Amino acid sequence: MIKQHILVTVDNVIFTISENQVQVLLIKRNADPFKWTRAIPGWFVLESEDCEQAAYRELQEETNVKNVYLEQLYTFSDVKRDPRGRVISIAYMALVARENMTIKAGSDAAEANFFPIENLPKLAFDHKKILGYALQRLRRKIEYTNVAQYILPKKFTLSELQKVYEIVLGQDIDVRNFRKKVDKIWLVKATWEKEIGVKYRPAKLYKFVESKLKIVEVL
Amino acid sequence: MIKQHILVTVDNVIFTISENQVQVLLIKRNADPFKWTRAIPGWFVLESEDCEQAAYRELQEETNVKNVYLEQLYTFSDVKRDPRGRVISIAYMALVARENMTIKAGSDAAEANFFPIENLPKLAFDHKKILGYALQRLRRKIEYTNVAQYILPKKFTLSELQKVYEIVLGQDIDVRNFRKKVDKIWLVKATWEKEIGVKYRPAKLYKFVESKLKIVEVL
DNA sequence: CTAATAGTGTCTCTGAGACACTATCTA
DNA sequence: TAGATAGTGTCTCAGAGACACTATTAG
Repeated sequence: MIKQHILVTVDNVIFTISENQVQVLLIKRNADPFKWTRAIPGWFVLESEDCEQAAYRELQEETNVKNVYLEQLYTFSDVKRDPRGRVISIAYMALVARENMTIKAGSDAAEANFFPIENLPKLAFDHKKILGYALQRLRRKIEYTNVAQYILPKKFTLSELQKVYEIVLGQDIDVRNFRKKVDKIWLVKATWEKEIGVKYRPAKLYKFVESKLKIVEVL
Repeated sequence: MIKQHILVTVDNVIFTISENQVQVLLIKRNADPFKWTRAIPGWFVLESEDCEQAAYRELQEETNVKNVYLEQLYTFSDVKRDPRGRVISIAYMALVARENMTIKAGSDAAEANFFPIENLPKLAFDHKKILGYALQRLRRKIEYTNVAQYILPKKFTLSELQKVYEIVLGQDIDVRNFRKKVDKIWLVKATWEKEIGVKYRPAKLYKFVESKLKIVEVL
């Protein structure tokens, strides 16, 4: 065998939508390097777990989350990406409904908060690059799959579904064309319930019929 | 810092087309584990290089190749994927024109050969899984980008271009529809040359105008 | 002139996108 | 009844796919 000293981490780009914006979870680091700087949550992979397990474990450390979508993004391995030495990072992207999640600060963090992607603080390491990559993946993926369901609550209105697309893609979509597509392609079903507590005409609530990730032409 | 003993390798799935088949380069391992078993070429990442550099270096070790397309595929990290211990592998996919390449056996290999993907030998480690993943990526990518150019010689006939699609996708394509698409979307230009040495009507030779990878609707 | 591949145009159907009004609820 | 959002149908245009014959070359 060979002598090699490379450390392996995972980093989780955790997206959600709230306040009509795509938001990403960032921690404030409580240790050097980049002490007090914001960063994507991540940690070293244990020898007894694969990277995906590590990503889930890390996810549980920062959030209390159920029903999350997790996907491996890319492996970042620039020689100088970490001042402590040679560290590569396998980046994951997670999508969660805001309501399915509470935040706590993990062991490496002074605090953890969501930030709208339009207004990000300075980030540690190469995390800006990782985040850019994740956002690009999210935008592509939402166009040809039904991942959007992971960002929505179990029951949702079609307006909410549409809003997710408009927010992620950053452009308005015609209501009628959108609904035509949803009718044809998505596995959604109207429930008999309606929105409550709104001060206008309440919308029908829908639910997803299948929760599997499907490759579909959405827009 | 943390104590962690994980080794990091890169593995290259090198595709080409010859004899009307998609072929992949496999080595015969000359050392344990899996001695004499076929495997995707790969090696440990050096501490002084990032993974992409490692993949290129490895590529040069097995082949003499110019003008290759290389793309990171996925990182495989099953705890038990390597009997020697904890080893993760960042897999890359390479596409090369057969004419741009000669094969040599690298230091870890008794021999190196191309195998048609329809007829593969038993593979070491989790390389079957990696190969399956690569093939899937190739099929998707060829549909919405112009990567096909990397598999073709500098000058090629439209029939050859079409053949690449038919072989990779495993289905026939209508000649006229294919050419309409190529006209509209691709950056190809007819040269004034024609095929020589064929015993039938020689086809015009075309070349790619731009060599950048573009996202295009191809089929 | 035969064998073999190159090369070309039209029609149909489906899906994407533009577009505006009525319905229903709350307060 | 005013304010606010939900919800619905049609037309046009572009692109996808089905389809068959003529052109050119070597031998």
